[in-house]
Amino acid sequence: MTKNTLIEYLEPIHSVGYLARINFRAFSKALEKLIEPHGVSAGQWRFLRVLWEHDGVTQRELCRKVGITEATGVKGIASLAAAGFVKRTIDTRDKRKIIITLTPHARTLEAKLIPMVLEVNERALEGITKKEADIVRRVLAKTYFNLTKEN
Amino acid sequence: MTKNTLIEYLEPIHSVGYLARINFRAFSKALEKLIEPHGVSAGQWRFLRVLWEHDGVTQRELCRKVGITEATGVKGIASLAAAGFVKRTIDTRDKRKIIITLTPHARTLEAKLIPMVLEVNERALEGITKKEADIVRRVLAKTYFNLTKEN
DNA sequence: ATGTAATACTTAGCTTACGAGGCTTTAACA
DNA sequence: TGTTAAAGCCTCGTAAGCTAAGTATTACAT
Repeated sequence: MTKNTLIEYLEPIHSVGYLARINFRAFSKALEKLIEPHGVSAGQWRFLRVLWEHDGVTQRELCRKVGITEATGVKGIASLAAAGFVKRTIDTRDKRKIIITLTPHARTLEAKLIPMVLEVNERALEGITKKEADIVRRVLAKTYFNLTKEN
Repeated sequence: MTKNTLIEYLEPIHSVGYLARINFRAFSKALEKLIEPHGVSAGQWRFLRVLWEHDGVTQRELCRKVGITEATGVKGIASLAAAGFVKRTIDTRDKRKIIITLTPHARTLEAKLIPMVLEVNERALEGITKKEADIVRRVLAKTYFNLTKEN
């Protein structure tokens, strides 16, 4: 099998969109290997990460912060609930809303799992300066904003 | 509904992995809108783009260049064949291999569709200098390489 | 106060992706 | 030569994502 080389990924065909796609999979897979022993999938991780910072948000707000549609969120949150990571409660003041709350068990996972994503990020950013990494984050925030605004 | 802001995407929770994920979707969706009228889906586009540069490669090599596994490639290439974009031919010298060749129609699409991806890229990179864009591509090539090497 | 619009979640059906494992063909080598 | 290993593609089951359309609740204008 032909080996992938770093040089190859600098060819013009590898646009930012393409690189975003293959990096998303690479990050997911790398993280998955570390967190799966704790019974957490990459999909679940994305929700947990938001909830550790913003526990008790509505389903819609959670989806927005995770960066997915509400339709996708339904399945993901159901899987979190089935795994015992969250509780879904209907808001008493507005019965349309569903409030997502972490279970004690899910809260204890934070201390274990956060170091893992830090490790993946460190490995990914090896050989890259802080300045460059900041540019990448700022540019990717801008490209996303540019592509999603006003439509 | 709360509006997303550019500032929001600069928060620490938005790691390169997260930004890669949401950008991948944003690029896909933006491109899809432009190419769908020509009967090409974003999934098919990814194969076509490689084939326009490397027509007549094996299925395995095509998958590698597209950045997906062979299992995923089987379905994607089947969909391309069903849509009349490619022809699959068993290699006469090595009957394990399947050679993927563009149909004349798919070849004519190149001139129409390439400007569309350029347009999406231009829109995405609005307000970003060439120098910054180069850094982003180089860093993302490196992070992918770092995450996928030696395993 | 009532009909309409907006909000919040859900369902159904499709796409793209993966891993594990299976089948056939070719290559390697004892 | 005959056995084993490797290469190349396929199937199956599952995950995660989307759009479009549906239900229930709340807000609002008249």
